[in-house]
Amino acid sequence: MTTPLSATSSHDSSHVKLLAQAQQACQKKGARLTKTREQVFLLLAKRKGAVGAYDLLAELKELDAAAKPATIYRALDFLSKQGFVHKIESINAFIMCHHFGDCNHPVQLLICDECGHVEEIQSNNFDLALRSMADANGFTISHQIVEAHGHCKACQ
Amino acid sequence: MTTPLSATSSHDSSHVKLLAQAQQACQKKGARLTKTREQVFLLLAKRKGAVGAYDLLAELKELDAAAKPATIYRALDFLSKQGFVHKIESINAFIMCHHFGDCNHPVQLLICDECGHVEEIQSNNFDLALRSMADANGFTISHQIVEAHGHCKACQ
DNA sequence: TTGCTCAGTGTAACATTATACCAATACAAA
DNA sequence: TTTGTATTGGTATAATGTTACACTGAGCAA
Repeated sequence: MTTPLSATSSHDSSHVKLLAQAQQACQKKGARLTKTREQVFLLLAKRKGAVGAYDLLAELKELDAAAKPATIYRALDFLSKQGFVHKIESINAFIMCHHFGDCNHPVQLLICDECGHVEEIQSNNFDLALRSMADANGFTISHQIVEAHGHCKACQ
Repeated sequence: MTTPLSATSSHDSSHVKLLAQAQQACQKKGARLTKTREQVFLLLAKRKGAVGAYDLLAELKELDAAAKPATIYRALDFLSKQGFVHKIESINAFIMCHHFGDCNHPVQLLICDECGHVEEIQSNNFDLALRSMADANGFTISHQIVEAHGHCKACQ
């Protein structure tokens, strides 16, 4: 919160900062962060937690009445490929990644079944353990999904 | 098939053995392995790899023309709860578990995106690593999903 | 046996999630 | 400008999963 004078936009700065990061990352890679993609990015950035594609679509429709399922899925595809967003396979939902920019990192998610909170953690050790396990089976990992369900600190 | 003279049933015995295990496990727990559940169990046991609910339904319909989506999902629910079957969240498919009976173990899956083969591995170390990571976040895990995509030994 | 209860089932409808297809458009490189 | 590629628009539909409700049938107690 760096805007002491404005009460209404008190937390917008973090979205703007995230967006700036994303724009920079796209420019580096020659990826096109188009208007729709940017809108979806911001909607996700404003969300505290995970959101389903169709809920997101409903929000997007307020900005662009013509939006259709394909619109949102295309945007989510793009944002996922850039590493800005993660898909949570076990609940068919999407969440903004707050670590993007530096790497295409593997991710571990802790999903609270009580309050819906999703915590993103990132353990290289864990990643290594999984890879070595795969190695032992002659398997090469290209993408990993690690999602733990349970109860978060606040919901014990 | 209890016909030792028939070459076509050479590998049926393993299904029968699996089924016997399942029946025993159910009896212990007072769970009812009804006809439909048993049919679905056997269909899954015969499959080498993972199968979608609707593909499975199509197979089941050959045995029971009245089968409907609810039929298959109920059976899969039951079999999952008993630990006989795992759902693969990242591809919406189901696979027979070959380690059931002893425990309600956590599972790690290696999914080949080339040939579709799914390898089930089971590492307690891995489970512990995940749990300790969750602990550090004050999170209690009730169910975990670990699915690695890539290429298997044969598809390198 | 009779009647009670409850898990399991039959059936239809519905809800959610995701993609295919093809034409139109915008953008960047030559 | 021309050409090729990426992106979008729009429609339809595929694929996956759930709910509601009435009914059946097995187990059990009186």
